[in-house]
Amino acid sequence: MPDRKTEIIEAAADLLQSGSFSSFSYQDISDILGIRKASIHHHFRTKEDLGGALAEYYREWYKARLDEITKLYDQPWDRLEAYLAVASDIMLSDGKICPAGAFQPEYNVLPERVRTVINGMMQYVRGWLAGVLTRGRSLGTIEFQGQPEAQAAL
Amino acid sequence: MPDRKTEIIEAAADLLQSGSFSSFSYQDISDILGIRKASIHHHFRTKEDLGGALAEYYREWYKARLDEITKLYDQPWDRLEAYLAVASDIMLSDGKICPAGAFQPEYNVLPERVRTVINGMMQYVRGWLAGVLTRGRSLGTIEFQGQPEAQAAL
DNA sequence: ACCTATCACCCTACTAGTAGGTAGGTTGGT
DNA sequence: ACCAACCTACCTACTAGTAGGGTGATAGGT
Repeated sequence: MPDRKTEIIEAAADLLQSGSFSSFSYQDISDILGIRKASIHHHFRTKEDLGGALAEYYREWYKARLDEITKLYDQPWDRLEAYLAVASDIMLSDGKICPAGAFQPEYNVLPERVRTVINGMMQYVRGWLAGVLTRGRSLGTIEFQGQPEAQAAL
Repeated sequence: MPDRKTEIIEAAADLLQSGSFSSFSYQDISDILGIRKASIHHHFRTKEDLGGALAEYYREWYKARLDEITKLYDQPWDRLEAYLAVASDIMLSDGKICPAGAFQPEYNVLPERVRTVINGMMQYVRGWLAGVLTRGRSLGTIEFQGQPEAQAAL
């Protein structure tokens, strides 16, 4: 569904990853897509709405990547390696930043709705990592605890 | 020297670490210090000037920490551990973020002067880490290459 | 000792530009 | 007839930055 709504989200994602949530504006998006600022307000009434949708977009993206890795690789070590490969791929692609890290720095000034979605995403990722680690422990990989390790990786 | 200039820098550092460079304003600083906005412009004519001073402040802070660690510990492994302890101390202290990471997300929209200072700081830290690692290699610690490891740590 | 110039520092009051957001009208497809 | 998508035109709030004036301390020449 390449409709306007997703076009806006993807443009916003681009801007977010090369800046911060408060450093890009509706005007920037309208410049990219060639439509007026008010038209974007039609799709996302407030910037909080846009932020929420953006966060959900990232959450789904992350979920998809993790599920992909789970299907492709079986060994915990391979999965961890694939995870790190994905993460560093984003950073090196074109000077952009990890989707999760894009929100992190200004977490305190973010709308609460956006924060809860971000929290959900992070929790999912941490859960996944913890799962990989605990499964690795019952085979041949060492680590301190399951959850603190996940924090360290981020 | 607890003069106004450093007071402003420290207030700005507080705001930066709980937000981003573009999410705090001269007004925010003036609210904290109880002086007018124009008075801050007297000390730092443009926000680019403030950003530069802020970056230098962080650079000196980082240098001081690394030198401290170098004096206190001798073994490479201990130094690495101390470095990570400092980094995680900041993050857990009061929901704030690493000084280096505070600039990173909006690197692309930062004034160039600020970027060069940040680059200098990062280069210094990378150099230090690389030094620790290469010295560790000639004793009993393993790693891939000297400099890529530094990137991964950040 | 006395005036006077200079300076750092702070102020009030403003500017132009841009942010997010709104009101209301115009299209075109179903 | 309806409705989603888009538009022009506007609003208020806030941004960085400027102009210009007031204060008090520190110098230097007489």
